[in-house]
Amino acid sequence: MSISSAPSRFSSKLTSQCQNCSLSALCLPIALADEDINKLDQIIERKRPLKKGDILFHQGQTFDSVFAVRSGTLKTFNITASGEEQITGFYCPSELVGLSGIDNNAYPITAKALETTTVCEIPFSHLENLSSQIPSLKHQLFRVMSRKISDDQQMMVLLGKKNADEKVASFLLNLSTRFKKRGYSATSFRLAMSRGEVGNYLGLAVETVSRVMTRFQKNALIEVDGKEITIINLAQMQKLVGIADDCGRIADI
Amino acid sequence: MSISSAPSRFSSKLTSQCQNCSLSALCLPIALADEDINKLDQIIERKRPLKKGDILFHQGQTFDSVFAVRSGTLKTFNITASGEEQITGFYCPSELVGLSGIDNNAYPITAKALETTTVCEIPFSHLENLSSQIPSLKHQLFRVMSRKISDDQQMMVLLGKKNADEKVASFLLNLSTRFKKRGYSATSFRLAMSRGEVGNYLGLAVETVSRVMTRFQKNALIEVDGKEITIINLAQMQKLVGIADDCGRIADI
DNA sequence: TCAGCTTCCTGATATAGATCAAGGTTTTTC
DNA sequence: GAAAAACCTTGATCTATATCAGGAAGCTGA
Repeated sequence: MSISSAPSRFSSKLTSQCQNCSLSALCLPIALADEDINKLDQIIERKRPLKKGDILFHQGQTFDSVFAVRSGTLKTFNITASGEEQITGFYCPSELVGLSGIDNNAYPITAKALETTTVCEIPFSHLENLSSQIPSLKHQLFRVMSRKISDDQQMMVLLGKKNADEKVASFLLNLSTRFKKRGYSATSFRLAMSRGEVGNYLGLAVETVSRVMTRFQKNALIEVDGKEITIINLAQMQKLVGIADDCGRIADI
Repeated sequence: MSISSAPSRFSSKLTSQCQNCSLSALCLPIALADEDINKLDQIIERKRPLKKGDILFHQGQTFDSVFAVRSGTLKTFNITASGEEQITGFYCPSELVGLSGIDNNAYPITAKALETTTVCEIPFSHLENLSSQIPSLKHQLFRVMSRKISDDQQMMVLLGKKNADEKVASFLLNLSTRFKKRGYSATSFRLAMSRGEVGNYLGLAVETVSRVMTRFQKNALIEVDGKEITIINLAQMQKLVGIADDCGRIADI
């Protein structure tokens, strides 16, 4: 099978199916019967890759689809009154982006590729119809949205209560967990985003992010080589973030 | 009709219906046909009032219902590793609380009454089933969850990028908007939460909240009398928050 | 009605992290 | 493959807001 060439950037269909997708166990198809995956498959459009810096959708643009990341990484952000960019999330493969657009029929944020990225486009009206026929799909959709709400609330705790060290440690561990879930190494990975983007997301200045990482390296918590990060002392990092240790108690550093 | 007395705090059914509820235009029933409102009505349980300080559900408790606030105010919070409370939201009449519990079948936060508060309990499994039969109910549910995601993202922008003045002004204007939507005054209202709770929510110290409010009063932006707040100079407050003025441009103070 | 909490306000001081500055490194572009 | 641009790091300084402290005002319950 070959990739068909297409006139417009976003109009080509790449030949691929949910059934064969290595992400299906993490993405929407989870818990769907084969025949139901087929139905889902039929409403999904595979897109040509986005290049670094390409925009998937713009803040204010009419909402009609949610997107599942297949490879690469996206960031979402909105532009504040003073014209600055505020990053609200990073999206890894199997994660769904665009759900916040349902309410007003317009995306309240912009989504931009941090590197070469491919996505599946899922027209929401079709997904909604399909979800009436397939209760487990509907449930999965509710779960995904619910999880997004929980995650965002954790992010509020981070922004409101944590200091710079805790923020950076939380960020790295969060990425670690997401990579691990996808079968990649939990301790060694490459950041798709710049220090500036990390800082923006965490409510810190670039310099602070840089300093904290350098200090973590000096203290042998992590090893940093440009964008390559290796977590050396996972237990200590978890302690820093306040994750309960294996005794069930809460670490107090 | 009379209110039946009941043995346990949460088991009584108060006689009331979505049809007669003044909040139905803001709550889930919006856009439902009369017969559908009836069906929704049948799965909803009205509860006896919560007293100030009563807990509606606990962090970690098994999830089975979402709740619509009918009167009063709730706060939701979670307890951080270091034992502090981090408030993640305040809930006014017609607002739905508990949606973040769907994902893991457990509430990730605690919900507590800030004053005497009544809620409608909506068992989620029933709601989910009903939503398959009533597409507009399903759509409304998606919308409510989507809006929650957008709102939380705005909150992240607030926590990550705004200074103390902007945070307090945003908070007051946000409340103002919510009161207005419910038919109350947009410029004069009573805070159900303490300064400490406001600070906790906004990522500020109590003292800072107090100082900012005092300064706003000195500058004739608002009038403060304990928990009673009157917004005097709405335009200036909006400018402070960075809301686009009527010319469509962005205010730059 | 008063004693004892809790909340609120205000001033003084401390500090985490921002900002400014500048040099080095990596990535992109042509 | 060289030049330009973007990004990263490190040090010095500044500042917004936290923290500490104490007193006033409101509630609460006997």
